[in-house]
Amino acid sequence: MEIDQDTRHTTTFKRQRPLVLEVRDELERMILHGDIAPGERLNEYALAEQLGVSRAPVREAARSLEREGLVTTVANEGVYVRKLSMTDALQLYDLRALLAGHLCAIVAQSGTPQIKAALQADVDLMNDMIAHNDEPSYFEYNLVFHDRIADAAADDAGRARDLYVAMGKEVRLMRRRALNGLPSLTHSNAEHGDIVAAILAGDVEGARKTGAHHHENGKKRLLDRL
Amino acid sequence: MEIDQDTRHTTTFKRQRPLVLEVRDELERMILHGDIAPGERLNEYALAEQLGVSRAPVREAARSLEREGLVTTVANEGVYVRKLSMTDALQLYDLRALLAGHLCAIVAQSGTPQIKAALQADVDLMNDMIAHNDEPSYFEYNLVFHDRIADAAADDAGRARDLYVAMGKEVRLMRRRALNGLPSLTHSNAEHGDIVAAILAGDVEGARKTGAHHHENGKKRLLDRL
DNA sequence: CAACAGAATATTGTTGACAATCTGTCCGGC
DNA sequence: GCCGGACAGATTGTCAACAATATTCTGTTG
Repeated sequence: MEIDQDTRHTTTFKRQRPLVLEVRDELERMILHGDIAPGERLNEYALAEQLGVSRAPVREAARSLEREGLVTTVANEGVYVRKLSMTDALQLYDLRALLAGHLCAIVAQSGTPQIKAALQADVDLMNDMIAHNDEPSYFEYNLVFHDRIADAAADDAGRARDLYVAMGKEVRLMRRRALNGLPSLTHSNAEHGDIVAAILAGDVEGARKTGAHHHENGKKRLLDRL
Repeated sequence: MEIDQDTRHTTTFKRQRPLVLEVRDELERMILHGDIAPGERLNEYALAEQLGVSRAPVREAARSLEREGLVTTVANEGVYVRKLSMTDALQLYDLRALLAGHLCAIVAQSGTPQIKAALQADVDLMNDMIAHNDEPSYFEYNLVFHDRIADAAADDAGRARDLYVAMGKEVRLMRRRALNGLPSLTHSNAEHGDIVAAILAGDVEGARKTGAHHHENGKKRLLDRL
């Protein structure tokens, strides 16, 4: 098969991996990358031909994407890239903030010293990046930081972590349209520091609160644009 | 088509409804009813023949069920009815409690007077049922009560509501194995009263706390059985 | 008798074709 | 000129057959 000449993954074959997974990943990439705009319909036949497979894997992949909230299906009509309404987006931020708080609380309660040290190191490193005005690195490392928290909580809240990650993708459906104002890096990392401080102190409710609050900033920036 | 002679639904046909939805509902019923035990594999061919359809709708329905967490898929091997480990179940209870608290908080914040009155009436009615030792009615109406809260919050947290409901189904995967000890009806409804009191008072955090706490009882009863 | 190799079987993965349904357009009547 | 129905094209829904993979059984060998 040939997923896409330009962007094919490193592991081109390896039949072990079912086609549907390849297709799923590729569709997800196309959606998140904006190749298929929100509200647009996914034409099974066209996609199947484009990807060089039959329609069945495409259909299955689409159903799989529905699980992540990236598409919605209408009977006898097709599947559409999910178009987040403003209310949907706001609710999504709320829910994601809730989950983030949950994850932070769990890490505060049962995180290993190794994890805690790593989190502190992350914050320090990001402070350095800010000092050097290295915005790109900061944004990239910001993801590492939040992933580390999520992964650290995975043992005690794997499902919550999965939801948190999936909703992160959903949020990206929104990003292009109303390009969010950039947060103040200093302020952002100060909040990271608050979260880590609470986690290090084993302050469960404090970690929940700061973790949730940090994620509510995206919502605030969205609201400011109305 | 003929889903199942004994249990077919009222609307036997009506081609508007895609076959996959019928199959999905039937599979869900079979799983929740215990016709297919947790850990058991869903044989596409056998199910297709049993339901009188081809394998394609069965496959799609199975993938759809994966979204709700009722089954898990293994490549080249098949889909299995999800078998909740003890840790999975405990995590599920935690997460569901978190969501329940969220929903209660939202109702406390923006519930209409009509909703609030209905909730109070529900609690009073359940008290009557307890007074008459009518356990079956209580358990049934208990669901109505919680659904009412979830639905009341749907406008402001539709996604959270959907997750809450879906996780309710997942919990049922567990019920048969370690049949939970029954809660004290009086104690249970007292907690309902606490939730409603907080909601009526517009006490957002109180509603969150009591709502979450009420849902943590299931987890406690599960832990007591270890 | 245990362990391994290989065949036989069962089951999922994938495909292309056909049926059902929806969407948009064109034509005729009012 | 506008509305409604019928027709045509496009698209999804379903199916049965074929291919690839996993599992089970069996016979042989050490």
